[in-house]
Amino acid sequence: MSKGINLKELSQRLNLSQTTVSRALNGYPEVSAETRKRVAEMADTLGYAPNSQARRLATGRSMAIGHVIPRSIHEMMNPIFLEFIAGAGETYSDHGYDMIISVVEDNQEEEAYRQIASRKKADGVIIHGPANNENRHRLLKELGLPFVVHGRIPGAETETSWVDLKNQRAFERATNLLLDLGHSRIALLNGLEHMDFAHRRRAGFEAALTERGLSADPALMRSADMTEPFGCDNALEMLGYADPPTAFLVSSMISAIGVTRAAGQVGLRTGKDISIITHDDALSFLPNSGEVPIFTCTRSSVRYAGQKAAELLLDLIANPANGPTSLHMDAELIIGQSTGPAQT
Amino acid sequence: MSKGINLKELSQRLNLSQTTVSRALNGYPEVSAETRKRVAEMADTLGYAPNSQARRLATGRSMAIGHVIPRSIHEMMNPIFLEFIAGAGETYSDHGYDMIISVVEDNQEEEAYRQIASRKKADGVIIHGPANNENRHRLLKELGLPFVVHGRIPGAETETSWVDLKNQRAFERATNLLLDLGHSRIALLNGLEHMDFAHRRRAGFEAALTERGLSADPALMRSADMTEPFGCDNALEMLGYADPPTAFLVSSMISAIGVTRAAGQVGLRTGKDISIITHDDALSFLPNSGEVPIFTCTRSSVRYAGQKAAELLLDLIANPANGPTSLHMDAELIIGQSTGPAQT
DNA sequence: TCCGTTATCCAAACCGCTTTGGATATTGCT
DNA sequence: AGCAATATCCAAAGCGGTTTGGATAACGGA
Repeated sequence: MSKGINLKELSQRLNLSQTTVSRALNGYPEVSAETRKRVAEMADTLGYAPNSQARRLATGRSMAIGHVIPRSIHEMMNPIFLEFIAGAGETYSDHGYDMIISVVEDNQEEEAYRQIASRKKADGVIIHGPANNENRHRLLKELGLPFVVHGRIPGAETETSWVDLKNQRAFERATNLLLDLGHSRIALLNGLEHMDFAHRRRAGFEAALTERGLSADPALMRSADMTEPFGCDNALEMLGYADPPTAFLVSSMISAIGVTRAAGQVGLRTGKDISIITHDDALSFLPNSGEVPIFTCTRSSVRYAGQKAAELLLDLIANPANGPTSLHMDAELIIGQSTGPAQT
Repeated sequence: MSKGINLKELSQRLNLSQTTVSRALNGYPEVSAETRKRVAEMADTLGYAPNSQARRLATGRSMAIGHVIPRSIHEMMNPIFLEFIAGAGETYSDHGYDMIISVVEDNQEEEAYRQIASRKKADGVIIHGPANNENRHRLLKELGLPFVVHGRIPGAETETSWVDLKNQRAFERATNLLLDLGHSRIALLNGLEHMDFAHRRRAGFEAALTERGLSADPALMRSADMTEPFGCDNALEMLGYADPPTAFLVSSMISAIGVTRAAGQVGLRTGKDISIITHDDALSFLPNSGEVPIFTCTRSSVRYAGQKAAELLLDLIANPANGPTSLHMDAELIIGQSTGPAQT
């Protein structure tokens, strides 16, 4: 059973005031080295640990970061979200912060933020999955709640702090690689395009095509939650065309796996008869590494993004005066087994 | 900007004592209906919300549930873990609880629990991924921290609360199905067997074989983190045997996908030349549904498990006197496209 | 030796809410 | 009418820390 010793008892045992004990433990200078040592030892042997609620109340800081995720979070986001969370969580615990996650009804997201602010549940929040018509940042600004965006809010790049990768550039490079390999019928299996990242990826895809005087064929572009069947079903359909694509650019490993399944079903060899480039978030349960990875990919660790976003946020909380900062990461373009020259 | 109105100010505006206002808002009977209404309205228009830290300090309950996850959480658990968390999170927010997640250094797990207890960070915790030599439940008992296990702790089934599925039975049934289809060379691609769930699944697999006078071939059993390459690589190797397996029993959809990839590479048709049964946690980004699912599987929603585990825990916290309870769920055995009679 | 510093430590206020122990006004009964 | 029971409401005491505003003692320089 936890004895539950508190500051008062501890100070009595030491014949000291609560003030002194508190200061000794928190490293304030107005306490002698000897006393500090005595306090530390007694605290240790008695197993004293400050009650976090009390401390939070007294200091006014909740020492927690909130993440609110809508109940029906879009499917594809799931594993990516977790990986991000894991990264952010590491940073938090390194800095003594708690991570609190609120899973809320879809229409309750705003209310959740309001509660976090009014009940002082967290000192800041992270915005996940910014969309095209985003307004969470306005709400948070109004609430005076510091925040960092994972991704970018179109039109608010300079007034918000964010961590994002260069989605457009990544997909532009990937498309160029496919074009260089001689592919001209390239399919795009993208995430939901009202999400900012997907929107940018498509822009990159189209830009590369336009650059070469080509234009994207609407029949070869699909957009949805990036599940495995999404990849398989659409690839099957497209491969049945009279003029089928010879390459696929896919926004997620999960869907890319679906594409390979489709290819297998119709007897096409991935990397030979058909090429695939996927974005790789470096999810730990879906490794795509080794000398020659399974998939040629644009890769960027979302876990790292989580760490960095958390760092930016904690920094923002510690120095509210600092203006917004952001981290704009490049994705690596890595050659794997899933690409090869177009068959003619 | 959040005005940050508090109880004191609210009560002054109403010409009432804090006591009365507090009681009115919290539904205590010693306040007239009229007053209660007046208070509610004023609170609403002024946007009053109680400071959660203060409330927690005063009530002594932190209204939060802790989940501590080691930094290097085994790969396969990742997506499953998130789905569980999502389920639990729904229950928490329905009951006004917060979910706090601590991502800690592997050797800091015990310390994390101690801190949760001593600093009163949470009213209870969930134990994830119980292993064979488990002792977290002892620590938590010693700390007086209520908990529920996701899975079972061998030897502590009656003294702890837990939510688990009948892993052994599920895999025994799956194996029997394969045997009924005429397969006799069956491979088992399992999770890490020091994890309780994997241990039980293997037991079920072996029991079914033994029942028919067969015995498991060690060359056909593998155990590791359930990644996609784990499935592919091992399947490739086994399919190269002189006496290759004709069926695979796999502990995770992710690895099962790897097996199909391997099959494709060596020109075998899944469901015809080779059969696969996988366990399906019903992950949202890996749907295996439809009239005829891709994979024949043993299915059990881990999200549901999360909801239920959370319910048990909140119940345990509310009624500490109640003894341990548990939920032992059956997995469904669902026929999909990945199984067929053994080719002779 | 005297006095302004400096080093240590403490009493008490405060953070914002809940809850105990009344006080006061009504109501119900005899 | 007289009195116990009931309905309402309040002052004040926590909850367990942090922090302000001194008080006291030891120190250092003229």
